[in-house]
Amino acid sequence: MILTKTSQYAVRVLTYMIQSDLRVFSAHHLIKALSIPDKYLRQLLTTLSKAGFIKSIRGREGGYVLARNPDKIRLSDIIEVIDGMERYERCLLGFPSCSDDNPCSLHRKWAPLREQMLHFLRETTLDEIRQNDITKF
Amino acid sequence: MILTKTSQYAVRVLTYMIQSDLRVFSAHHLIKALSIPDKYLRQLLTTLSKAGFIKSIRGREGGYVLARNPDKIRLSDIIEVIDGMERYERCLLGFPSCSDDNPCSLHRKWAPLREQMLHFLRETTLDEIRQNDITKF
DNA sequence: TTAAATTACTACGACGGTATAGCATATCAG
DNA sequence: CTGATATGCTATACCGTCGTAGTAATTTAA
Repeated sequence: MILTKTSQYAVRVLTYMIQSDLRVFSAHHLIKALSIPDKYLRQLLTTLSKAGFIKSIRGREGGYVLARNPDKIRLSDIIEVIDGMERYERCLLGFPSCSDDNPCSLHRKWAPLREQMLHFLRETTLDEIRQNDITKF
Repeated sequence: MILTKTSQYAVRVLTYMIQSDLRVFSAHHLIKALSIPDKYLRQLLTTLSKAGFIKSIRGREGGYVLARNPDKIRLSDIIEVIDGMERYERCLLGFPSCSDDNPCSLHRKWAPLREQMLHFLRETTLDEIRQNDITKF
């Protein structure tokens, strides 16, 4: 798969939160709503909190709140924190030195596609995703 | 990364063989020429042999020979044998049911890109790669 | 015939991604 | 103040990918 499961989970959680009218989401609520494994999502939520995407509110009545201005969050921002973007930027055959000037045998055909893919990841924001009005999480 | 290392190795081995004037390649030769870990490449060569991409010749003076008509070998044929193509065909967010009629929130923007990527993997043949005249393996 | 050169098979270990479990910590309703 | 409801931290296990190691089987040059 292109994204790791963890990145998929992260994107799903944040898109779910941004399109909902609620403000505070408990881990329990998100686990039920998104059918993501309990303990695993809890860890992920802590990661997203530390990364500044959401803010945690501890104690009774606590939960998670979107932190940043969500239209500013890009897919690549999320992926960078979870898996790192580097894997999507590399040469398809794994050469560290592959470039226009020193291409591998697939570079000429692959590089433009890769650029499109990176553009997609870097320019797609959560706000834009919300505007699709999709309720599949 | 987009391709697994094993798939990268497989593509590199086959492109190397197809562009060379030699006919028989020993594992030892390929390991030196491509700087791929010894035992790991030997396993891979056996896999490629069983899959019919190459033919093994055992015993002294033995090695591997390209089996099929190489212009017929597509990137997706190689990947299918090593990792399976399924991971490249799936929904970006991992939904099993994602489609034009029942899209996830990224489908509209992602699906066309995925199609281009799949077209690239399915239509690029080793013969076409050879014509690039690149000697980076 | 024999030794060298070669591929084939199988087991093992390291590592990262995924998932589970238990206990610690924090906060507030009552 | 206390119990209930939350999140935070850490250890463990599983699985697939990647890599290593040793031994067996095969063929041919000499």
